[in-house]
Amino acid sequence: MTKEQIAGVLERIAILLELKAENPFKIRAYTNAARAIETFGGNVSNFQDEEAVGKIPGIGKSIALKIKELAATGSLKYLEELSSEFPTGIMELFSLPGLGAKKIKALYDQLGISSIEHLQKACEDGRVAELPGFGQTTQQKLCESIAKRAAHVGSFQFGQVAAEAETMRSDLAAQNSVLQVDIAGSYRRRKEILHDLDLLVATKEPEAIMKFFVSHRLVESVIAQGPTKSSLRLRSGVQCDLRVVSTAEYPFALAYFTGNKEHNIELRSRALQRGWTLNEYRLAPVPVDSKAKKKRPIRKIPKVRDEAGLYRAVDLDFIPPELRENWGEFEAAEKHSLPKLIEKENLRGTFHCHTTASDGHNSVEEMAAAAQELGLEYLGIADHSRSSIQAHGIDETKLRSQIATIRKLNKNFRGFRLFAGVECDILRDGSLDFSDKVLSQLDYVIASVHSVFNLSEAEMTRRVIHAIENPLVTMLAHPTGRLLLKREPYQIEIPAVLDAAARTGTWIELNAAPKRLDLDWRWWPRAKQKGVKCVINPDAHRTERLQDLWFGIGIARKGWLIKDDVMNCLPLGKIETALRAKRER
DNA sequence: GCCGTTTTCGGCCCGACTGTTTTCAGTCG
Repeated sequence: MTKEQIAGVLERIAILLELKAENPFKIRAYTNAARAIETFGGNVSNFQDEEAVGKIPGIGKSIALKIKELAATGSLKYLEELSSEFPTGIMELFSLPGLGAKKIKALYDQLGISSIEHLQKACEDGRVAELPGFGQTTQQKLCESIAKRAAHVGSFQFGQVAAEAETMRSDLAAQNSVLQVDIAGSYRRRKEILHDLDLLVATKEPEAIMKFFVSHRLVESVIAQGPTKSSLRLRSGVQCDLRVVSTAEYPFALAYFTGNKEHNIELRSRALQRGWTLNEYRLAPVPVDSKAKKKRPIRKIPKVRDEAGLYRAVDLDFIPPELRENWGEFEAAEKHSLPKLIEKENLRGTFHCHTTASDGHNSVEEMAAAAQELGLEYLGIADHSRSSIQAHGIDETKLRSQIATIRKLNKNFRGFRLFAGVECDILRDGSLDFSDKVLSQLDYVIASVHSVFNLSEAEMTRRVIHAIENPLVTMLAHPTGRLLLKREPYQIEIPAVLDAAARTGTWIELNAAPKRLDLDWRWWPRAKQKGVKCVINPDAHRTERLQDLWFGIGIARKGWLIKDDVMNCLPLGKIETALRAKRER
């Protein structure tokens, strides 16, 4: 049983306990435990080892026992008992905005509603509005959100909403009364999937700003509007919230709305340890009439002018937003060992892009010009190999002619160079789509899987490792093949692939296309630890998409990477040496 | 149910907005 499955079970228990109106702290204990299991980075080889599991922070005796039962038998009696108290369909009701456990329980207890279909019928009959705590408006809103459910699934790739987000930010920034503005939330943390946008503004004229916000041209509908907080739906379907605060409150609000939730909880408890209470507006002394009977030692509250000041107040180095996942950043910030994260300006070139020779939209010359315009010193051209029929993969003859073109173009560049490469398919058995004789004429080779995704984990792992054991393979592209929100990653054992990459010196791609962002940021700390090098590639099929590199930088930062971890931060001279060295290993 | 440099009992992050209320519960982030 995988840790994801175990976490899933714990989350399900939390939801069921919520439906039973159990002690909220007990519910949170299960939610916390689910997260603890999911993000635990250490070694738990055996979830039946009750003692080891119990040592994970957030997991105590009782939950450790349940995990043991799960790992041993594949099922859990406690969950089965809980589940039997409610019909299975009831879970989908949680996906409707405005419905939480209490209301769902009321609908179930009093009207027997246990699915969205039931609920729709009851709304249409007017039975929902008659329940205590419900009313005409609620019933109407439920009807609407059921109707809109399909259109607004509520999850977006970062790249799908980035343009709208930046437009909202710059249009707000252009307002005279706006003193500061940021896009906070998971956008600022550079998560690969977003559920909403959280804008934050400091101003002395909140009404005017709110008015401007809700009437912006990108607004589809207004969900809620108040003096300091409003929510709306943008044209793309993403929900966008704006909070308005004063300049003095801004650093607290910025930290608060950047999150994530677990990071905030930790930050607040650090404040509590110092005798302060932290909210989105300020640090304040814990009130004397607080329920806490025993006195905490109270330190003088320092002045906080920016986020760094807030972190300083609780004895931490400034934690970059991308790292705020409560994923080890507090320990590092305390020990002054946070990494100096990679920045966009550190990139000197990139390798994975396509041209009209296969399925790209621009010529080699156009791609080279666009790369130079971005300030890059080198660009690798890697069109698809012959087996990628769907991508008009090129054959040996076409490849040779492209190599000749690139060599010729290179004679005319100053301070810039093209590298001749190929994105070579890894065939079902792990062999490559071109012979070593052909591959050896190139400057570098990208290997990737584009077909037969449905192998078992063991077969897929063996297939990919076999490919990267070829010394001519420089790097492995999009290692899991996932398409965010569209296609699941294929089954592959990433730790084994990372071990093979470390052994063979193969670089692992961080594919910067917003639909991929593969390898996922959660793996990079482990890759780095094993000594595996990263290469950030846009997988660009047209000139404009070279700028997707920016999305890749966000993910690299989330993965704790610094410039020395990323091969294409090397300047031209050094990258040439590195490419040659890889083949000679 | 978890946790402890304040503790093995008694805490557990905190506030805005909405709708249904007439002072507040529920939801959300």
